[in-house]
Amino acid sequence: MTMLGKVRPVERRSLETRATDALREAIIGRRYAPGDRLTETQLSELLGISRGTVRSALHKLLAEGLLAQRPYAAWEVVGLTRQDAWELFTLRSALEGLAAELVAEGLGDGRLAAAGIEAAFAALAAACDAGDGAAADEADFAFHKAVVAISGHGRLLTQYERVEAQLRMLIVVANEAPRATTRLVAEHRPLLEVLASGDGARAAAAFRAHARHAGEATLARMRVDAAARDRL
Amino acid sequence: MTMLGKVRPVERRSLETRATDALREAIIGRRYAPGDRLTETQLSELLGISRGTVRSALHKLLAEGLLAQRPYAAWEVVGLTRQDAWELFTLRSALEGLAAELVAEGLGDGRLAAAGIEAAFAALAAACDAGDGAAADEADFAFHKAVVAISGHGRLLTQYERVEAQLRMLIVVANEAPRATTRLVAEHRPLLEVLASGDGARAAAAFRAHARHAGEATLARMRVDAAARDRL
DNA sequence: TGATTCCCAATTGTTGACAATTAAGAATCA
DNA sequence: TGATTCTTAATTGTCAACAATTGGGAATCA
Repeated sequence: MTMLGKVRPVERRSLETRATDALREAIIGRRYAPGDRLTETQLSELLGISRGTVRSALHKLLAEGLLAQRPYAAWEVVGLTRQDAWELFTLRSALEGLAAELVAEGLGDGRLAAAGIEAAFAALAAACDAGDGAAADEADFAFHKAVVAISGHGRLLTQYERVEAQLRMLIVVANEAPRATTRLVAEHRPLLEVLASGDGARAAAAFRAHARHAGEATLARMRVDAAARDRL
Repeated sequence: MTMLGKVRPVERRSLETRATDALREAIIGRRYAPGDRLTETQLSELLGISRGTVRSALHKLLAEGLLAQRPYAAWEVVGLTRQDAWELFTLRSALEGLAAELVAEGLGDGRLAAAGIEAAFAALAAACDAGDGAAADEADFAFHKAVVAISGHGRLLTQYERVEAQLRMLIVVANEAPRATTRLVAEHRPLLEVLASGDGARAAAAFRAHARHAGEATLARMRVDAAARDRL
């Protein structure tokens, strides 16, 4: 008699880990807005765990750059300025450049790597064809992350995920308009090709340029939005 | 009557912050070796603070990549493999490339930036002239960090500091031989010049190449050391 | 009335006790 | 004897109480 499939593994992650994930998801999912204040007591009641455990989770999110701490006063969701946006886009550009270089040079299991990334690109194209802006944005994130993940560089992935989490907050702050989906595909297809070319330097340059371009577009939009607000 | 200078500000950092710094310094300073096990109770007695506060500090160092955690079993100082070394050097290359690009393009207060970096280079040259290998290594770290710090990119500096901390552990693991000090200066002078040239792309390429070169040298040394150990 | 001091509620910082888990050795059983 | 199951000491995970700090409003005073 085999037991395989009869039971599921129980949830082994610590309460702290689960609390961290729940809070991160809530912040990135905009259920808390930038500037919102989080109190340890309130969260401990909400999550049904002790204050100490909540506190530990908050510290983790502080390290991830999603929260700010004012000693003895408050935890609050970070509000991202244009300087922050600039930092995030330039940093993403550098990290993705490295990832692309590594993948192009075949350090990520060669053909297998290409297959995974091609799947991500296909998902992006499908979302664009369907005209689903939200799904396309999500597939956009997924495509870039897939490249980083397949690079086989653990620390790169960790740092990239940190940047990505903050970028997700930013994109909504900037109130991104649904982009022309055809352009989204057109901008990504060359990236796929340059990865397959095996030319690391060229791949790095292409990804850096792509990220910088996307960043400048969002920054411009933020400036327009800010100007509109000032005019109110 | 002025009170200026009569009293010093009291130490305002929390116990947790001070404990974190003390532990980080002890780990980077090799007072704990890679693989060493740290227990919360022992540290709380040593530091004279409660276990909860120690625990908080340990979590911070976990996020910084200096410690590893085995749930319910142990905290231990990370042991860096050659894969880790490769990750650290490639990551440093990407981060410094971005920093150099920003500095060269004058986003770091223009002339003032150059002044600060020139001072760091002068300190490096002085240490090399004096034939002080340890001081030269320290000045080497300081030079590169100065470039990052002056780039005006907060997140870049944070991530770079995380890489640097782990690199410091690695360098000692690799048991780095005192390099020819003249070569150290010769390798850095061009970096200084390319920063002053104002050509961001060229500066980025030069710093990336420099970091990659230094990384490959250390990796080669690690392979030699490992082979020597196997032969015992 | 204007500035200063005092007080208090809210919140985070710190602590020690208790619970859960691990790992290794002793005891048990085929 | 070999594998399996208990036992137990050590260690981390979680909790609730207490201390320290902050910010703002009330009370005080010139």
